[in-house]
Amino acid sequence: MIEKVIHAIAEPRRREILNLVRDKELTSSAIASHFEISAPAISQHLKVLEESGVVVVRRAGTKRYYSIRREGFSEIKQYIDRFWDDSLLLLKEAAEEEERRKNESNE
Amino acid sequence: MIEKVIHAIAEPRRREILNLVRDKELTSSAIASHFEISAPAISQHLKVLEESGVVVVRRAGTKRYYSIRREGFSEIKQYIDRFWDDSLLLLKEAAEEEERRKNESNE
DNA sequence: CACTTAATTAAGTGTCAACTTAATTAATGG
DNA sequence: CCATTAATTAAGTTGACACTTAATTAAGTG
Repeated sequence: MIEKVIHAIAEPRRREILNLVRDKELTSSAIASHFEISAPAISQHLKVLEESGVVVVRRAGTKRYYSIRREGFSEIKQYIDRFWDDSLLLLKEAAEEEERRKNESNE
Repeated sequence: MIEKVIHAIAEPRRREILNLVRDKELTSSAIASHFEISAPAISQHLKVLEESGVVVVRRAGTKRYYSIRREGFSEIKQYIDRFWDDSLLLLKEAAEEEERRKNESNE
């Protein structure tokens, strides 16, 4: 699913939508009112966000309330951390560099 | 810069490149040898990755060694954490839900 | 200096996805 | 059941971008 999540959050307008629904659920039209673009365009964005798992819908009558789904970010978080969080690897590299300098001075 | 980083890592082949240079630096051609696509295509990907700040180049003669630049992920990590890491907000939501149930039983 | 190696930039092509307007679905209220 | 409201799906257009091959830059090496 990480493929879909990255694709979903790569689009600037979709990230704005995520910011809007981060704290409170909003209807499709309430979201659309924050933008210049048409309601169908928003609807299409919401579909992408929902199918990637980063938002959920609650239906009530003719309205649909969108809100964030935090677990949807779990995989991408892990992915990013593989690159960022690697303090162990940094130490490993330092050790290797140390090793290299030793070897050089012996040659 | 988050805009550029997200765009950079959104592309599947660029993520594969990141995996390759995650642990050790590699030349452009060494990277290209892992793929079916042409060397210029790889070069273009590397440019995007570099300009977004997630990789760095070290030039040595005619060769260019690419390696990961971990700090490049700092902003995107923070961004993701704003959605994921919000355990406080989850508690807040639970409290609100509790509140809602109380109100309902009073009506 | 010509030749080779490593890589990039240039220029052009096809695909995809973010929009548009128009049409459709779905739930509710008189 | 018709009208209204909320939202989506459909169909078509446009621009971006991931490729391609060809040309260019740059750094050694005989």
